[in-house]
Amino acid sequence: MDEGDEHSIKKVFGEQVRRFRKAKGHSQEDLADMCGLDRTYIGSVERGERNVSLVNIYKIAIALGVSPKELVN
Amino acid sequence: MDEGDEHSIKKVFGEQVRRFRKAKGHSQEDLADMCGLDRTYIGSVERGERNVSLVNIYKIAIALGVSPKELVN
DNA sequence: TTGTGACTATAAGTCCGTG
DNA sequence: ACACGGACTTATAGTCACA
Repeated sequence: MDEGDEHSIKKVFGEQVRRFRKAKGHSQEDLADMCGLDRTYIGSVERGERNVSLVNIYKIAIALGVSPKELVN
Repeated sequence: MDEGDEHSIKKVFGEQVRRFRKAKGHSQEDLADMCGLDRTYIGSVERGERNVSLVNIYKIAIALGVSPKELVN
């Protein structure tokens, strides 16, 4: 588990979030509001810049109407 | 998503880690070494005290030989 | 509507120890 | 082998103005 692995874990997670969000037809701001998180935070998650914590994984999953499993792969 | 929900998310995750760890016959210290994490940290994760981040979810899952999906439920 | 840099506050995570 | 604590360093959470 090196730096590159960590990068791709975050990237894949972000891509999943973006994919599900777009499938639902929401903007980042819509999703952020549903999660109770900041718009710019959601943006940075989708870009793979954040090492999102367990609780926020659930918040995002719930807002997207999916299981947390589907986000972590 | 209130305080109690967050508590139970962490608790359930910790229980899963403990369950898989014991199934493999490892001590907390064994697992910690395999993950590259601290012994006391693994203990507090299993007790449901930690809001574990995405990368550490993967580190723990890999060390346990399971999919991250199986830990987050 | 989203990307980005900068930022502060809080929690993650480490290392020492005890029972 | 594990729970738990104190003190500590580093990363993440969370927010903002601006492009």
